[in-house]
Amino acid sequence: MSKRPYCIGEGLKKGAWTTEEDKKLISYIHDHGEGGWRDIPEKAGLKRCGKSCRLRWTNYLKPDIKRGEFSYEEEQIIIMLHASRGNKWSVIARHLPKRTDNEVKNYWNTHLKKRLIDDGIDPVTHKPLASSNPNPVEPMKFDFQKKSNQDEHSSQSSSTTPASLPLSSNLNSVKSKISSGETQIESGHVSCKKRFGRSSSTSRLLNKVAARASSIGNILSTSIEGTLRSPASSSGLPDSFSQSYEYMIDNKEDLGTSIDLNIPEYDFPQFLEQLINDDDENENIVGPEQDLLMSDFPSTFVDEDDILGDITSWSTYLLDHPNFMYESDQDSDEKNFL
DNA sequence: AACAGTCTCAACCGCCTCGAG
DNA sequence: TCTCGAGGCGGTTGAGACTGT
Repeated sequence: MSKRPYCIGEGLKKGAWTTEEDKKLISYIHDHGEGGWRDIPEKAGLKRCGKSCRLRWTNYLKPDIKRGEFSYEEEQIIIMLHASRGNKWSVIARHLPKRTDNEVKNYWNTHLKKRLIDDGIDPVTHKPLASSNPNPVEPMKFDFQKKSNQDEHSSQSSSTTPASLPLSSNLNSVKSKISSGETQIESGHVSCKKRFGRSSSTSRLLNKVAARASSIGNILSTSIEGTLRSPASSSGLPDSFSQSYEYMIDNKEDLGTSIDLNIPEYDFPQFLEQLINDDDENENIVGPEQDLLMSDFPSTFVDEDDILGDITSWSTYLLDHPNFMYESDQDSDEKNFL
């Protein structure tokens, strides 16, 4: 073997990087490009291991890294993706242009996790905490605006307002199924233990749909009740996701400024229908007539790393099969979920 | 002003996967 | 086919900043 270890050596420096070291690393990568991290320290004149150089570059020095406060849209994306994917920081970071996995991870651990707990939501399962909410079906409120309000109105906290959004029966049935343990959420991953009496491929797809059902439940219950700002300014939000906002905004006045929306009734099927109608004008749409289960579903629609793009597809399925979560689990030996 | 407690986040640690040899 | 190192990733640490008393 000609390979040499790239992180072993005498007198390697650890700890915080100095400005001088940063300059050397930036200068070297500017001239020679990324890669070959094993050799970079020696060639750049740094007493660091290659791995340390790579981390310093990818997490801090890289020119296209966005730093500073996370926007509301970014926060919502993080929460939604965390609900469905768990601590997959690199996957989440891919949906947030110019954000690093390390930054997303830190932001989650220091800000979002605490706020979810404050609002009575388990940051691991994304379900209401049992101790704070005796009714597991009733969505808890996550107030996206609290952070900005805290400075100005520290004595006011809308999180004390009771959750006021009764979800439709369809969504409630899905959420209650999830809450009752028929789907199991482990370490933030939604893993549907309900076994469907179908072929392996369709079973996997159903479980994908189930996973998305839980995330849409979370995002809707939190987004509708929280304060949303116009999605038009958001960057990187897929169209279908933006449309869900637009629909809500079209139907609820002052959504962008109200904290407690107090929506008396929200018709989830109607929302999905609207979503589909909106999408009919676009390309690459799976219409209600298309059987998501039996077709060779294009892989682009079930890309696990692009779940936001799947909303149209699985919401269409939910509309057609509102009771899919109740389907028989007989005869299934399916073990490869998701 | 001094101290203690808390928070933040850059950096490190260690495990895993992939691919070169 | 096997070995092993590079690179990727998530978890954890700890120094410095911040806040409260």
